Amino acid sequence: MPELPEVEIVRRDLEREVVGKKIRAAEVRSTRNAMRIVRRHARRKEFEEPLSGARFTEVARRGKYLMLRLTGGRVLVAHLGMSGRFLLVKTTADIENHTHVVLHLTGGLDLRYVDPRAFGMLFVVTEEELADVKELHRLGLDPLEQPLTWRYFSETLAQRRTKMKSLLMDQRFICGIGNIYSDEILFVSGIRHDRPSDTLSDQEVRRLYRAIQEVLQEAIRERGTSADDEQYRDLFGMVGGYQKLLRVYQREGGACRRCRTAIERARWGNRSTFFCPQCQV
DNA sequence: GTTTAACCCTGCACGC
DNA sequence: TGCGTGCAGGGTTAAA
Repeated sequence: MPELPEVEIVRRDLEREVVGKKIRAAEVRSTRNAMRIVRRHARRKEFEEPLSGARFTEVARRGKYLMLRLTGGRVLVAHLGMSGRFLLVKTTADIENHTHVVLHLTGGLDLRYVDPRAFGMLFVVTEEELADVKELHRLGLDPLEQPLTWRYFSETLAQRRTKMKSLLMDQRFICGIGNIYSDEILFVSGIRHDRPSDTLSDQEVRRLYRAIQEVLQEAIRERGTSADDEQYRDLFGMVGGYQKLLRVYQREGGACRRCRTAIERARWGNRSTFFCPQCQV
């Protein structure tokens, strides 16, 4: 599923490939879940009309949200959910299953939004309305865009006593980290998922702080993780390479890359967490 | 304040 | 082979 590194790769590719291009027509298709994807709009036209004729000017990201800026002061906001992806293909290419939205661009290209599980969301707002979008409003710092200050980071950890895994995945604290990268970051830091945040030593806080940057940057260099059944694909349909480097995620029973102990899996609710019982304390 | 569970959805693994 | 069932997961919200 796309987390910060995957969304950042899509952002960079979109920035390079679609900025300057014009949308000839926007189309919300009639798949079962198309209206669910554009659920903030009551009608198809509310989504389609402001996009038609506009030109992409910039592609920004905040956490797992993409903001595609357009001429005319419009912004197309996208969250890929679990299985959403943008696909840039020739207009003549076959429409793959679960393609809910198609932006027909000039130059014979389509920018398509495909999302089998339909947890993703697309909507269009004006630049002024963007400031009031509540989902964006409550996001915490983005570890790449607004590097975490040491003070904010360590104070928040000390003030709260929630389990570390929950805190790392709390988008109001830091945005962009999900299940895969929280497990990887905690392993690199040598911290267990269930440690209360206010029990970390200064040294552990420092390790965690560094690991967040390290892991996310490394994953971006490898073009993301394509680990699950609904594998992440980039704008051109290519898989990432970071799944080969995963240290703990989905490696239950495998040998820890550091100490050879078997990686364990724990659950809470219906989420899984993977960790090394030896290296993480 | 924190934790847990349910909801949305589809594809897949599994057992019969 | 084919069916039904359970599970996974991100974000949100309600309840504990």
